[in-house]
Amino acid sequence: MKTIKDIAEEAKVSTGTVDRVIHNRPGVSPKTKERIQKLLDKYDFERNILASTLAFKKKYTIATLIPTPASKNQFWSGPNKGLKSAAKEIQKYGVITHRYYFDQYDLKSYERALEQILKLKPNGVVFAPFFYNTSLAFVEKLKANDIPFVLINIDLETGDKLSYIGQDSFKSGYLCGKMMNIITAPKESIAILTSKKNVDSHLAIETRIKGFMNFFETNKNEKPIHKIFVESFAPKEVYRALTEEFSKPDHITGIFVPSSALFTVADFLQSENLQNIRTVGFDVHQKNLDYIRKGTIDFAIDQHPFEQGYMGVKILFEYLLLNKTPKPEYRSPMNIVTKENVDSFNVASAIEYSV
Amino acid sequence: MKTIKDIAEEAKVSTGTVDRVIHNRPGVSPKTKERIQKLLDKYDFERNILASTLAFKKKYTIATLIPTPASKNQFWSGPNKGLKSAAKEIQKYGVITHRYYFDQYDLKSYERALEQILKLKPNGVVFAPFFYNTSLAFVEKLKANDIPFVLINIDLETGDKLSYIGQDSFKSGYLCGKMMNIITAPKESIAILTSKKNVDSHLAIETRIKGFMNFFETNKNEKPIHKIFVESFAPKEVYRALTEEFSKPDHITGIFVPSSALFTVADFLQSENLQNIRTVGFDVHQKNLDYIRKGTIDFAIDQHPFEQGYMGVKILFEYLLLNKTPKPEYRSPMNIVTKENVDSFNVASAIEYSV
DNA sequence: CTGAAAGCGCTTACAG
DNA sequence: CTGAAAGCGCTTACAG
Repeated sequence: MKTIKDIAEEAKVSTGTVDRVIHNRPGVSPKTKERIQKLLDKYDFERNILASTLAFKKKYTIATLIPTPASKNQFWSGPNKGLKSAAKEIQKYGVITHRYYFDQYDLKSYERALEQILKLKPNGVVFAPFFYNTSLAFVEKLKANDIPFVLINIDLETGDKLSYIGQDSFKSGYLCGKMMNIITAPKESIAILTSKKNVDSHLAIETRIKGFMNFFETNKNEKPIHKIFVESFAPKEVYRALTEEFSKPDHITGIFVPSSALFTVADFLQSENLQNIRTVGFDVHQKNLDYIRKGTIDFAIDQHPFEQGYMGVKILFEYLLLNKTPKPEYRSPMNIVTKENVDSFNVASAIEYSV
Repeated sequence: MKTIKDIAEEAKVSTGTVDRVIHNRPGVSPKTKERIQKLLDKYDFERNILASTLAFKKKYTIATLIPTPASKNQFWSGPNKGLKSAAKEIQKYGVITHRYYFDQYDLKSYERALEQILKLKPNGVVFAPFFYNTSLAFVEKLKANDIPFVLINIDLETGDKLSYIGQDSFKSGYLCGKMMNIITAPKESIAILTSKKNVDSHLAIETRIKGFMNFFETNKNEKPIHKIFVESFAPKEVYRALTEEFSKPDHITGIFVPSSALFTVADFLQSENLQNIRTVGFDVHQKNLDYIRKGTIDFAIDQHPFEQGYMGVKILFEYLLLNKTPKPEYRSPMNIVTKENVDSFNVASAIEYSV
């Protein structure tokens, strides 16, 4: 493997000049440049990233923004761990990561965080774009400042993002449809449980529902599908809605929750001792986890939350420091999690990405 | 983040002495050593791997051994990709990887490969231990030469392995039992299809069957379970055995294949146009993949083949260069793959581990 | 037992 | 436009 020094000697120039050519920096005469470039090509020169990073002292700053991982919605603790893990890993390359958080039901808190990020003037941003219009405006500002950004969990149809990492919401809803279908008896009715609040701030929810419906539409459905609305997933609301439903003689036998709030349904089923109601939904955070282990939750689709955070930062890092242009999107795998395999997934995050 | 220089200054010694303490090299007085160690602990010192690797010129050699990824059994192309990917990644740290292969049905070819590895005298070995007794003898030789090793896919109950990466065969068989159970009608009979040859060389197969049976035993089974034996998974053999089975009036309605040969059953079902037979098995290689997409294969449990190869090399690398002692085992997640999520997994290996 | 110095391969002011 | 030199943080002979 040739080094810069080898090339410099052969071209009869200094290593500094070779370095200028490699990085396409100005200040080299066309003639010299060409001579060096030829040698570079000839030997298929690859610079030593270790040495390069070590010598390159410019510090990079990355800002990240996701909802606060509260107990309310523990999904975000996954991406948060991923963000932290990646941050720790790239710290030794001189990259400093600033993490910002917001309340996903509070537009104001989102706006405040965005403002802080702009004030920081980071070299790149990784964020989950809630609140559509505000997010689009933010993207415009990032563009104006030439700040690259990676979206995680929720996509925006803007061509300017560096990459998007997340699930295909429609397909994951469709998959839930399939799983619900095979665990419920023919002709029994099932329900989709949603909260107004949730659908408003989180675009994916609606798309998941469409996917779910679509499964039954395209697979000669014989199961009536109801929609049950709650104001929010507060226990009271859920209890009221489900108590009403289950007081009917021909009540539903399966419930689909297109969010991580699945456990609120499981709470109800357990306290009412309803054994034969099937449940399908999203995410494997602690509260859902317990119910998956018990079997109260039949199937949960995992979104690979850790990876979303981890990959987001990693992709930006590689773009900034290693000039690697990522793919425009990375679709997270749709893991089907159930009682019998749930514990095998704990290991996944234990295999922590390192070096 | 403190550097060696910082520590050296504070301890009033040279950087060389600090380096000696960090690496526990001889030639430091107990008193000095203690003083330096305290500072190291105090600041939670982590040495800069980049600088360390750059300065450290010793080259490492790693040998890997897996079955040849033939079209016959495409499972191994997954780990093979993982091995290659990891090898490429650690090459820049001066680690050279030698890959060896063998025919998994030919003990002699296995022995030949082992011999070559011993002759290479690598600093570490990553391998899939087929042929139990031969493998144990090999492990003894590695121990005698102080060569650490990582097992992938198949475990050996030896306390001397650095780590094992693979699935819990019993649990994955159990999971197959569950999936088979929910997609077949009550009281219908199902079958386990196995080949003598396979069970002999691959310990996991038998354990998967036990897990599968165990599901039905512990969940008030009403489904008779037959065993169908074939000499090998050659198309002829499979056709003969299944033709016989399906000529019966009350034939089975589900088939479990405890290996990646699931597609041979799908071949049969497709050519005989048998629509309502459910199939469950292992691995998502190309041939199974096609049938999963069509729905002929209902569920396949994925073993994370890429990760097995990748992690195996990575773990050994980190042990050798970074002094990281891995966990004694890393259990691969048990992904449930079906028509509706199969394509989301292609992405997983696209998110190639880098830097 | 300990330190001073050279070197790993690359980058970056600085001087000319 | 170009080169000489210092430096990134760590490791390693070498000298004492």
